[in-house]
Amino acid sequence: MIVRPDTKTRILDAAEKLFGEKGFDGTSLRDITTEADVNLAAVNYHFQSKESLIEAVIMRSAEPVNQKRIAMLEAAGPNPSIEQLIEAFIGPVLEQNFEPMAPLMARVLSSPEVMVRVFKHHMETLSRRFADGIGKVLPELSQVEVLWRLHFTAGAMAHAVIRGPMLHEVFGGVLDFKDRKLLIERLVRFAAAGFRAPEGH
Amino acid sequence: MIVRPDTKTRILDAAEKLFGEKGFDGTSLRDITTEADVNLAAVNYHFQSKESLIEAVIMRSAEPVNQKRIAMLEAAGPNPSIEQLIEAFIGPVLEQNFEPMAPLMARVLSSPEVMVRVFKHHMETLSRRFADGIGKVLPELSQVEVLWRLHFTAGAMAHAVIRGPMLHEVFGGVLDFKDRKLLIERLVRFAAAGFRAPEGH
DNA sequence: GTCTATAACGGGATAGAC
DNA sequence: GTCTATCCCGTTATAGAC
Repeated sequence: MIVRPDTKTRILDAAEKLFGEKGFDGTSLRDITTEADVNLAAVNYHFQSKESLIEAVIMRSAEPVNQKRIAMLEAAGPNPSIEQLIEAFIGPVLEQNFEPMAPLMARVLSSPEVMVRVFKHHMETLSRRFADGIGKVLPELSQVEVLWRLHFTAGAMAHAVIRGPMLHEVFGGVLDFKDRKLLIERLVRFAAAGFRAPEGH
Repeated sequence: MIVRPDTKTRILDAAEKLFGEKGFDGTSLRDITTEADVNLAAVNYHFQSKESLIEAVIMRSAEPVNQKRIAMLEAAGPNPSIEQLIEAFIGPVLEQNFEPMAPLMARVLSSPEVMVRVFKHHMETLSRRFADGIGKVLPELSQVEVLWRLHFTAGAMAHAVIRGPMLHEVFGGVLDFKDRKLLIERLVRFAAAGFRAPEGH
């Protein structure tokens, strides 16, 4: 028998559904609390604001993706190629069906304070682990350079995720972000070459 | 003698000032209309919403930067290096003092519809011109590949602009985004190597 | 501590008169 | 093009039920 989830979870579920369907601005807290069958004030009790609510929705959905990134990193073994490491870093993200979530992610990540929070919570360990792995493969690079290049890669990935639909539309289908395997291949190739570039003076 | 600018310009000026000082959420339309000495409804008459207002502010401030990008592209002459082209593409953006504007830009760019509009207006020609230039230097790459790599580069650049302050904070000053010359150098080196990578099958 | 009910306030948006 | 009046929504506060 199906148990009714608790209030907090019901709010999260309703928010995820409605934000995905009608967007952030298109969804009122009153919509969410009606759908979740809870009181309006419950949102502000469990989460502090509408902004924090969507942050929580994103955080929840990011968990399994990041677990997969770590799993792929470990599966690459002790002597991975730079391509394997980059694919572990970007593959699980780009494989997702991110179309409904992309605008929401973009919105959440647009607040610097939120970003710091998300980053601290989810990505600090992640980027350090990947930076370590890459540092071992490319020992001639300084740690700082590895970190910067990893973030260049993350930026290119985020751009593809968030702006993919837009690029597809603007360039009349020439840039097909829907073929994820090909997109991952392109980005891996680009970033791997970038990582292998010699460090300047 | 100084002429008083028209209503639309006064709103834009006031918005630019106040958004920069107090942020987007921290600035009410009533603040702006008071500062600009216009009626509240004038904002919605000239612009359609608060969101579109900041879009207009960003658009106005982006103009000179994009002119400089084109100027540098042309100054590189008929036989530029790939490094020169990339520097023309990213340099003028990264040289800016973007700290106060970064959160605002991030917010504007987080809406897909707005992004399409901004892109159509400002960046479509720009990215086609740069793609053409790069295509001539690297004729073995397909047009699609050049476009993707250009957007990977744009993503890395945007990431550095928007998340720079955050990375600086999270990594305890290790990633210094304030040394713009060095940052530009790093990104040029990374992207140039990425562009030179052979295209897969 | 968890949640509901309700009221009130500030701010973005809009319709319609001028 | 300008201005008033009004509406809706996010948010906060409060009181109280369980």
